[in-house]
Amino acid sequence: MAYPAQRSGRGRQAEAARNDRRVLDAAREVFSAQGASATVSAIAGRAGVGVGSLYRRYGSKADLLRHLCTQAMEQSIEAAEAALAAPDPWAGLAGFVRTCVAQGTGALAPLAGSIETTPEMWEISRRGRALADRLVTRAQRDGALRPDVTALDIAWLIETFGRQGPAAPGTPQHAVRQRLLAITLDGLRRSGPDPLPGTPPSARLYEERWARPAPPARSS
Amino acid sequence: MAYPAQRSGRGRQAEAARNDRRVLDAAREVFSAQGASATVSAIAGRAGVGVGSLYRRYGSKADLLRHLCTQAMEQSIEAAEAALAAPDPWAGLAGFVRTCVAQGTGALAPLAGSIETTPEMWEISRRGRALADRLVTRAQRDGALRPDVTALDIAWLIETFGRQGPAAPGTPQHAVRQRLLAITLDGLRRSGPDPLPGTPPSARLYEERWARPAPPARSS
DNA sequence: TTGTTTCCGGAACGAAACGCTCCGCTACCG
DNA sequence: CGGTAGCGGAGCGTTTCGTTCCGGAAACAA
Repeated sequence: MAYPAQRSGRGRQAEAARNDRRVLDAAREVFSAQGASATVSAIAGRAGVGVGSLYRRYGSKADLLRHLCTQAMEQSIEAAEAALAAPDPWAGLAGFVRTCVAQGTGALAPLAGSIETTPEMWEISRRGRALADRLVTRAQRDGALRPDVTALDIAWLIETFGRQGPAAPGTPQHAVRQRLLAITLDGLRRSGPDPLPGTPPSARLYEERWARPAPPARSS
Repeated sequence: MAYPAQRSGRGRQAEAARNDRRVLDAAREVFSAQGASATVSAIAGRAGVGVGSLYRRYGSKADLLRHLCTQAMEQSIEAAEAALAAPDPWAGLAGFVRTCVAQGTGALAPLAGSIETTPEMWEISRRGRALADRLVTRAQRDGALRPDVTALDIAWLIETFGRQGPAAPGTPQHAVRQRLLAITLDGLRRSGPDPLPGTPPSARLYEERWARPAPPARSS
């Protein structure tokens, strides 16, 4: 079925651009809901597009995944920059976390384990973590964030909550997730009766997930 | 045909019983890490067992999944009963949550969407939720748990944290998860500066995940 | 209108992976 | 020392997947 009303842009090029966006959105939804093993036709179907149109823009499924991961990391960097620009350190940090979770950033991170990661992707990831570091220290200096958490704790938290895939604002799933997130954010504000158990996660441990969980691939 | 009555000892029957346990453990690890699409041979490999031995005990992959889901729910019921027996309501509830997360209960719940659920499974699930209800009200009456959360909030939380699969105690992953969980549990103890947003999740919404996400198939 | 170009949707294809069966073999039992 | 319960894993038939390719619809030019 074609699109009933072509409101913005005329001609085929406009439609192509629109389809491009649709594909990226659909891929994000489907991949983060079903994991990297989601099928190409499922994505095309969700986008309301034929598989041919998908392959005209991305040479392969892995290529699409790479675009997606990169885009997700860039979005989270934008969110971090916006958070740093906010006057109130706590509001900035909390907004950052909420945005990342809503976008499904965390659901996409594990997908990186199933594709060849380019050095460029590592660089973007590193930049993102540096920004998160600044966000965290700023909030702690302000006394709004409990002092025994680290930026990696926060990153892990975002991944934990985002793992259920993105949920569009307005859906019941989104509401529930924001509710649970609110509980956790309350837990972040000041120390509880006991200090946090264990030691903060190491950067090594965090990065390992990208290199490891590939084994469902071929042996070759 | 009943289970081998003799669980420990020497001889083939003992080995059979041991293998049975290994298979169940391996299946839990692999399914909750890779989802319902994990392959049978991956499970057998993880258990250190041939696929033949696996099929001698479970007629099919779906059969194994059903056993696994049922067992997980029963374990979480046991945990809830132990929690109710604890003298301190808060310690009981917190222990219950920690146990469920560590066991990976939450990672198994979504798998139920990919198999035919028997009425018996619904019944067990209902019993579990009733127990969780009592746990929550007891802790709230004691003033240890913020009054604006419901048992379904807690159930959803367990699923959110457990979704990364079970992590054996002692592993770094387990430590990190318990750390993040500690933050959230602090957030549960008393109300934050703002009340929780939205409305509590409805039982309907919670149960829907069991009926819906099965069709990675086409159409409709 | 008619002819040309552009790009879409999805049927079709070869390859790969899967669930499951089957069988030769080992290790225990009497 | 023959009998046998139970094992691991190769192999079978089927399904599914990523990718290609083409008939035709929509947009443009004349």
